[in-house]
Amino acid sequence: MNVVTSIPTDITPDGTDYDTVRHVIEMLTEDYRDQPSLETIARRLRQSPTQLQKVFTRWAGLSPKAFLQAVTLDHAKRLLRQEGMPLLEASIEVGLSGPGRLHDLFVTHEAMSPGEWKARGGGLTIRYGFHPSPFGTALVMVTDRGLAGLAFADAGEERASFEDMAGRWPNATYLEDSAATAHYAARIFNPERWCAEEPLNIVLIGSDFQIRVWQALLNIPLGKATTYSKIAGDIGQPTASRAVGAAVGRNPISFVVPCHRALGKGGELTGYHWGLTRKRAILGWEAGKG
DNA sequence: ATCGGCATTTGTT
DNA sequence: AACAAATGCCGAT
Repeated sequence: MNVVTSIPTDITPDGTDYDTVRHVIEMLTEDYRDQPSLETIARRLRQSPTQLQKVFTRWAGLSPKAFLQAVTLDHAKRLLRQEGMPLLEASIEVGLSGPGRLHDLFVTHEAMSPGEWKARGGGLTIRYGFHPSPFGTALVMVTDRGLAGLAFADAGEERASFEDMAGRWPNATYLEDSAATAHYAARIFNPERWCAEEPLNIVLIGSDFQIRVWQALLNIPLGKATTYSKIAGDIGQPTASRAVGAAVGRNPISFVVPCHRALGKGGELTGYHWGLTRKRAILGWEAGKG
């Protein structure tokens, strides 16, 4: 399997900014006890505070101060507090495909059970490509029906990321084709290109349970969050919160299916398949878009 | 730190 | 194919 190693860096300036942001988040959460000041952090990164300031505002649309505030537990709790409508309408049936106002990046989704996938999947081709994103390198996977996978990788981890994704659909044929995936990446990570007129087509491939959970995630608007237990309740299995967590963790189209907006009941960021730091980064970034 | 709960996966017969 | 065991972005004690 050929995994490209050269990733273009000139599509979006955010691509390189993320590296800085990631380090800041890591420092902040690792030494949260002694609350390192912005100056301390800047010094440790061998950058001037002004430079850091610039990177943040460019990356998040948020001052460092506002950004820092956005990745705290407090903020997470605030996201949870806003009571929303149920995440899943009772009328939505498993496997039903349809349009909808899902996410703020509008998407239409099509669900495919493993059975359908198998029937069709043996001969199906998945085209993939690596692209810079505000959250590190993104691995985009598409079928002729639409976006099927979105993963992340820190520098040097592209291969592992690819294996992780490819392992989910072992029977597919994989073709490196970043020309085919580039416009997906460009659109997904640019809020200015999110519009209802041309929703993004995505293909959800998973068990009934997983698809119900992922549909619930799609209904969480930008700037809000929910909990695993609430999702469990909304899909009619109030005691299955842990199973919900597992399903959320298997979400193949991260970011687009906003699994980062699922938090623990107390607002903790419990976990993220592509790393907790990234979950914080995405939530912080979104705080600047709301 | 532990344990109940539950979908899925992985390892055994 | 059936079953047991392990695992995971939970949640409560």
